[in-house]
Amino acid sequence: MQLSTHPPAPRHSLALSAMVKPTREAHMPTIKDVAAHAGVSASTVHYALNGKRSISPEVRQRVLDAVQALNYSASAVAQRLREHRSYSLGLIAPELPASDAAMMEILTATAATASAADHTLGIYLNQAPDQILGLLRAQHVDGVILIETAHHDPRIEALRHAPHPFVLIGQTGDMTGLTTVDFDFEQAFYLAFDHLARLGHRHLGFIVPHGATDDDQPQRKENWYATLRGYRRARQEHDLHVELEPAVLNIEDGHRAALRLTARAPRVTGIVASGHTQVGVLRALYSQGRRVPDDCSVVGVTTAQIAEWTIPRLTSVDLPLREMSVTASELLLRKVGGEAVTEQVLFPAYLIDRESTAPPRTAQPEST
Amino acid sequence: MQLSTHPPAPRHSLALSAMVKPTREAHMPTIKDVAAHAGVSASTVHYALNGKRSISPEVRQRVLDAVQALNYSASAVAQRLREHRSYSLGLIAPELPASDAAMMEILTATAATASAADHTLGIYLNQAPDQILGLLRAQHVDGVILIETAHHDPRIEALRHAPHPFVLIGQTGDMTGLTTVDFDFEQAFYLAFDHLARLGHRHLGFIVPHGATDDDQPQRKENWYATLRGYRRARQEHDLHVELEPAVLNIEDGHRAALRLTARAPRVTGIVASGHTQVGVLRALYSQGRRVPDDCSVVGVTTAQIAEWTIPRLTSVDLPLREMSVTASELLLRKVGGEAVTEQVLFPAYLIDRESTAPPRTAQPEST
DNA sequence: CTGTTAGCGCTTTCAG
DNA sequence: CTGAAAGCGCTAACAG
Repeated sequence: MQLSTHPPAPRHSLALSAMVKPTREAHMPTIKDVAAHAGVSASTVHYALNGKRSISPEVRQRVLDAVQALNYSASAVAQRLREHRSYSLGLIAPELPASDAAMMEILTATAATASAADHTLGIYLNQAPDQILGLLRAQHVDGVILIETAHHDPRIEALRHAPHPFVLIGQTGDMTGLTTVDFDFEQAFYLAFDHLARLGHRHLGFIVPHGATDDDQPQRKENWYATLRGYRRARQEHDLHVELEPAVLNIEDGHRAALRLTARAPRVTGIVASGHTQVGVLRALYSQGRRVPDDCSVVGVTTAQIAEWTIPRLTSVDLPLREMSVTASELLLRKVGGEAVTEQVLFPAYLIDRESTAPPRTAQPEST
Repeated sequence: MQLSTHPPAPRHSLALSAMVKPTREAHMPTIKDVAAHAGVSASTVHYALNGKRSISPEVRQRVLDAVQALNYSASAVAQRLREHRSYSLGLIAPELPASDAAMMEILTATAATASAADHTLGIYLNQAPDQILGLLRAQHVDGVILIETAHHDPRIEALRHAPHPFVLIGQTGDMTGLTTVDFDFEQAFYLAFDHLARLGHRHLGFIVPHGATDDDQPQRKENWYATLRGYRRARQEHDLHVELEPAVLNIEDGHRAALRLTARAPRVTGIVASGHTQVGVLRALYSQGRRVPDDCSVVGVTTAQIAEWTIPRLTSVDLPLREMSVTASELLLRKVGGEAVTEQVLFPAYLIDRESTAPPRTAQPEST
């Protein structure tokens, strides 16, 4: 699976790889070792360390000294066995995340939230539904967060009737009984088109997720439905002419789609694009010598991070991925804690006006 | 810690959060349950499931059926207790990774490698040295990979004399006895300057990591030394005039640094930049109306992914982060497996000629 | 070919 | 205030 960016990488190895005998670990000190060292019983050590019953200050000090001396730390594994919990959460992600920046926001926010609640975050890429179930059943993790969910998602169907806690970032076809955190994509796309319409644009282009308009697409993302609803609502309300151009949501395909779009529909004065496609759109316009926003406006639906990177900075409906991830993690933590949570949280959309939109040219010359 | 991208996010919650009594988990089936169901002993179940001794086909089938019926999966926690291993690795990263794209490459490659060896990857952000030791001592993880290492790195010093396996992606001041995987930054920066020199450039700009030239900087990254060596070697060899401009390695600071540089040294016809700063450099040149590479060449030292994104695509020395991460994970897996590995791997640098470099307007190429 | 048993390190009754 | 002992679920050594 390891992709190569280079010729076969003849790594220069200053190899000292001493192939010594498999060292059997000098084993870690246990609670018994501490007890022996302090001249008390194991349970006394235990209670001294987490004060669930009173200990004479003198004994307590001896225990603490022994802990210090032996560098003792209670084995998390043994604790977990006893408590029937692994104190870890799983983040289930596709092997190739749609966007690095988005994935990183989700990841760091989730890891920080889990960590603050003394849980470990494990990441699992590209797991089949029964592998996910296996993770849960073997108590590798107490619960999972699923991202990039589809309308018909076999992972969700596998989990739906199992007794394990999980939460979705995203939505799916049948939401009954699920705990989900999502973003109001309908409003997001409505706002994107609405913004351009209010600036006076009438002929727009829309880089639409590939497969979104294809009813037979089984794998399609649930949010694509909302995407289309938002776009249609704005189109109708403002009487817009919109040219659709499908693209996989990455830079390269956004680039190609924008080239097709501008070739086919030269009257377009504004483009709406999401994911990472905006970067491709901007590149296409640049290569044609069209300035943004003077010759063409662009609106994105993407993370603030991406929007701030581009030249010019992108007017966009920013995805609040950190907040969504924190919320999802907190919900999951409550569920693994035994609480019966069934909450469906929807984060609202706001448009952030940056540098990539302007009113269309008043007179549209035929030639450039 | 949760950063806000939006106004206070009044999330619309279709709340059904039934605050029911903390449900005590209907406990998972154990090996005993399976044994009872199949009418055999626990050890028979165990051996039937991992064939370490022969079982009559008839009994074996009964066991398999029972497993099926009860949906049994051996508890990873109990196994781990017995084997004194957690079968998980930790990736220790700074809270704010220097680059999303780079971090994602490291992360996905590491997770995939760990996963292929039946290990879990836990990610730990922003851990203090003794927290890392705690992780290891409590057997949350069997070993760790450290990234973004510094010349004087307290994390490394803490681990150096502890008995726990770890590997570095990067280097540090005292490398004796450590297992490390790194990239030849000296050669990388040499090649970047060398490339521009051979194209005929004489006046160059260098967006240098902030703190790299400051001898008192305690936190400085080890690779900055190599960076400076490579740059100096090229400067001397080709008799270059180089203007240094320090920047934190992100887009915004790269942008500011490039503006300062071009204001101060208008004769510069080529710029070398690393991390994410190139994106800022390109933005600065764009805003000044200078075309790349016609008016100014730019060379990066960055991941292929970033280099392919920019407009124009960036000539760069690409960091082979996937391969480095796979190598680091494999070394760590060998170490946690008990092997006495002390290997220091250095990946070589190659320049990839994309679209952002050309000979300067005035001069002709150097003859070498 | 199969069953019994001890024990991993910790927590928590139950006794004193 | 402290100790002894049982048991979480699994594995492997030790009987048959």
